[in-house]
Amino acid sequence: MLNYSTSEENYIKAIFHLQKDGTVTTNELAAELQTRPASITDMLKKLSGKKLVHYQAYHGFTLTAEGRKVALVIIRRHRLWEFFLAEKLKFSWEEVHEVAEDLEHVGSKKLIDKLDEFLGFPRFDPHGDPIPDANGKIETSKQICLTELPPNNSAIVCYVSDQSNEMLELLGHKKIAIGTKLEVKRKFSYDRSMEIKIRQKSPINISEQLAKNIFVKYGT
Amino acid sequence: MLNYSTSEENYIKAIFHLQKDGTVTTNELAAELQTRPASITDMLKKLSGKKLVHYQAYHGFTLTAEGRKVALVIIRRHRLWEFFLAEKLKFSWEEVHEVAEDLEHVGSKKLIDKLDEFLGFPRFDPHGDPIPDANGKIETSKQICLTELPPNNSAIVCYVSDQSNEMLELLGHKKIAIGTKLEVKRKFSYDRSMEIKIRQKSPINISEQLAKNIFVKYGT
DNA sequence: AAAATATTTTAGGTTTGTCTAAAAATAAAT
DNA sequence: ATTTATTTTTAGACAAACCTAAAATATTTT
Repeated sequence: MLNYSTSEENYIKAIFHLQKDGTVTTNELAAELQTRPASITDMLKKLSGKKLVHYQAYHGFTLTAEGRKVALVIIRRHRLWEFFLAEKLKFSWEEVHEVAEDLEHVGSKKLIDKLDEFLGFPRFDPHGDPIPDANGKIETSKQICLTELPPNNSAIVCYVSDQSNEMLELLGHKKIAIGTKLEVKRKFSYDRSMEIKIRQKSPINISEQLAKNIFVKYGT
Repeated sequence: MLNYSTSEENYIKAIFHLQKDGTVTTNELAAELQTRPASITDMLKKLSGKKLVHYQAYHGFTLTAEGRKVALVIIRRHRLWEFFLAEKLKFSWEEVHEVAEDLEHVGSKKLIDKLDEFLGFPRFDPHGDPIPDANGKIETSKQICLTELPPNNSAIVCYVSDQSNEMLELLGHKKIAIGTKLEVKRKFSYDRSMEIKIRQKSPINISEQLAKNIFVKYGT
């Protein structure tokens, strides 16, 4: 059960992280994995054959239920190792990620479950990201207003309180929708407007009035 | 520094373990690594090119000084993880080896040195094998008489007390020399003779008188 | 010392995961 | 609605690490 190559695991994990807003495109994934679009297509066909992704040529892809389960196992491994490195081996927060990238591909389930127990079943890794439990259950952090999100934190849009046509038109123009992942870059005290970044796009400005009506959840 | 593939690392480690008595042959290594002789030749050429092994076609191979250094790093990683698994995660002795086989290929030096520190700089793994320190120094266990070696334990011949021609003739016939790795299979209480196994060869019988004059060290 | 046997190497092929360059499909701009 | 630009896929190659089958070399037996 659950026997995938390091490459396959990295693809699955990357799709999981990117698919927060809708389907993932070939170029997006290529950028994320530092590889070429042609390689993405190759691997996607393979993962599609294994029923881990829904894939329709030219139209992007998303994980299947099975693919999501696999992704959560890998994320569990990654975050437990990060916790271990920071908590037990006294690595700094910035250092843990890189080493965990390697450790996460060691597949023994028993190893991970025993590590989890040894660490006292932690629920968040050193970056504050939730750690899935042995059944793949993951803590969903509660939603907060976008105005409360501190700079340099990223979150996912989960609710919009004002659903007037004018509001939706503005959101559409700014390409913000339920599921969009964004990051606050700066806040301007003068008018309480903020600059946010969506994906690889260049930063855009949001008025306080708009931000007040957008609700987000922490998450990757 | 020190960036070898998992395969290369496994070859280096296996050669290190086998070369305890003289040069290693293609077939021996193929048996050890559960692979085909042709694959051994392929990889040996590669390792030879990287100056990790001395290799002369048709005449076996041994590690270079550099190769030995690499081997000790890998063995250090392996045994520290074994110690961690047994001591901290409460794995049983029989279980640790398999998981450590995977963990040993995670290359971060900092990870291993911090793990070493976290574990309190242990000097032996759960099987009693010595753990090389950060400089590659490895504890050599003290020598004992072959008669004191318990059944199913393996050791390496390190000294022969009686060096008469008759003794050496007998040792030559039985293919026992300094550096030979052997394992005690059975001990017969009737005449205190013992059955020992050398490498993949079929077991041979040793009289008490002979065993009394052979000294060995625990080791792999 | 020649023949028989065992070991090792070479030659050529496969799979995995990557690449480049060209073709096909989609999206954007006129 | 064409043309232009972008994105995605196909086609064909390559390196790593393995394989089988055949040839070359060593070793053992007669």
